Amino acid sequence: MGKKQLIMEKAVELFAQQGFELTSVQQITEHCGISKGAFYLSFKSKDELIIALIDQFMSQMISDTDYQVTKNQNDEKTLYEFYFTMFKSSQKHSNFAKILMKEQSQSFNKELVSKFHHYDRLLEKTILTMMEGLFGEKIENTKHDLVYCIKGFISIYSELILFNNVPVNLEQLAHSLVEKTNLLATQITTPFVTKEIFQLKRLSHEEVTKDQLLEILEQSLSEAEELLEQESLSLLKQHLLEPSLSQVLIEGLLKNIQGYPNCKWIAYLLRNYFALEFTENK
Amino acid sequence: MGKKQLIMEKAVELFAQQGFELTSVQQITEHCGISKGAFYLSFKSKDELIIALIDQFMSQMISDTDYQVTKNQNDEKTLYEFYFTMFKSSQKHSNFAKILMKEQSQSFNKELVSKFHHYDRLLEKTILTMMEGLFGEKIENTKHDLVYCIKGFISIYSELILFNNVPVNLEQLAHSLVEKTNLLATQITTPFVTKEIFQLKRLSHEEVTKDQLLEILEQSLSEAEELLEQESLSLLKQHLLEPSLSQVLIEGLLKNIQGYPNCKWIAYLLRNYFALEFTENK
DNA sequence: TATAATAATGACTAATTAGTCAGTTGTCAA
DNA sequence: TTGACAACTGACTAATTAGTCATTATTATA
Repeated sequence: MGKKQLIMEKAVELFAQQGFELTSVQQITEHCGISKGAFYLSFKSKDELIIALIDQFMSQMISDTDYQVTKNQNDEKTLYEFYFTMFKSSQKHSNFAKILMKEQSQSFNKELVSKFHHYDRLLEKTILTMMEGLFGEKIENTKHDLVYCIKGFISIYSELILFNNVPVNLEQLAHSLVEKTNLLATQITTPFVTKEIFQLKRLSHEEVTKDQLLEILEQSLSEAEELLEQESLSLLKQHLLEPSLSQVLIEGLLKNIQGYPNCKWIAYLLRNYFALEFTENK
Repeated sequence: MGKKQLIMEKAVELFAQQGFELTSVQQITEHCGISKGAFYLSFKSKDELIIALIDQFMSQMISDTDYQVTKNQNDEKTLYEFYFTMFKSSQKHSNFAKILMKEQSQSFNKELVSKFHHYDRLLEKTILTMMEGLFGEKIENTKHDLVYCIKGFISIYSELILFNNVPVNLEQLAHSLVEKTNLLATQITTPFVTKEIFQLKRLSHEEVTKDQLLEILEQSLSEAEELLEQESLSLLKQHLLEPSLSQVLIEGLLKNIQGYPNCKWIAYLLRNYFALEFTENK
């Protein structure tokens, strides 16, 4: 076994027990029976190690699950396989899964946070595609909300089986969640997470690019029905392409459009975007 | 405002941003505009501060929620009030709620962990009582599972509103969750979390006392139908009261009973209990 | 104003940390 | 046997940490 692999395996054990911050490189090297110098031959830093761990395990977990979902042809077994594979995978890599639960929202290393969000987005995509395949048009308005319910189930039941010495029947767990998911998918009428919130959440973690904003603005513009709405959007578009208006005027334009339902989102995004620029220019 | 209160308020801000471990006492005192010594006049240690924070906020959140639930007379508004109060409370104390999400499963200070579990148990109790009041006998077999679904909802939607700059309509969120909860409560047929798992999970975090074991053992004994089952349980009870049998004999007795459905749990608990004793006596 | 009591300070200790690097060891081929 | 190269070591640095304590400042009381 390579040194790198040895370090990763031993480190996972310690991180699962004590967490990333509270585990020192010293401890890791002692646990491996190697010297401190040897560690730094394999990894440039402690951060590089945790990043490597996340990439190794997450890509495997996601691809395992995604494979199960895409190979199934949207029959009644798909949901079951999804849940079963998910929990089986987190049971197999239980130490890593523990790290994931512990560090997911706690880490403050920028690269780490973006890694987590990257894989979280992949998982959301898998779930969304699966649900679309299974229920089609019927869940058009509820599918994003359903993704959150499913994530909630996964999170709370994972915690239960990972951190409590409870003997678990994964088949039963998967069956139980399939029933719940079917119930919710076929009968929910008032979703909370809308398409807008879903996409907004995905954007709020990365820098929203000017191009993305323009795209969304164009869309709102094409849907605009009233003149005030159209002209305000048009002016905002010009200002986005080539800043020319004062902070106060922008604020007014945003107020103009934020009353229209189809402009709520772009108004919100633009306000964030310009506010950011403003403070940066100070 | 007292020094203690000042420190707590400022510390919450920093902990929410950076986490407990990554925030130094130095940083806290600078943020307060006081000296390091002054900090230690109010708190014996950094740990004492976080414990005080948890007690202050958690007791308030739990009692807010519990009050809403118990004052309502199990009408259709109860569930709505529960969810609304819950999210309102976590929005009001958003910095603390963030700390809670970040540190809950990550902390390794023993006292902290037991604090978290204490309040988690209180919340579970509130939810369980509420659901029993609302749905009564109909959810006898599913109620513990429902508690987990509800906790899952709370956890995932809290994360959404706390860590993403998404404008949120709490009324809508509460309504949406009421619908989901009603659906699940009235239609679930295959729960995963049984009464046993629920209680077992609650026990696994505290030291299981001999008295608790005896109580459960008595119950199993009273339900025992076959002779082998009865005698094995009886012998185990004697050994529990006054150890006399060897490790091997105990193992055999446990094997005798673990086949019976009503003994699965006590067998599991006893195995843990005796295994623990054994290793401790070495 | 003088005295006592309390509050607050910040330089200090001792411990721990991530990361470095001059030097040692092991392993091959010539 | 020699030399060259890579793998490895662990004492070291510089920074940071929680917590202490002799000293100083503030306030209340007589």
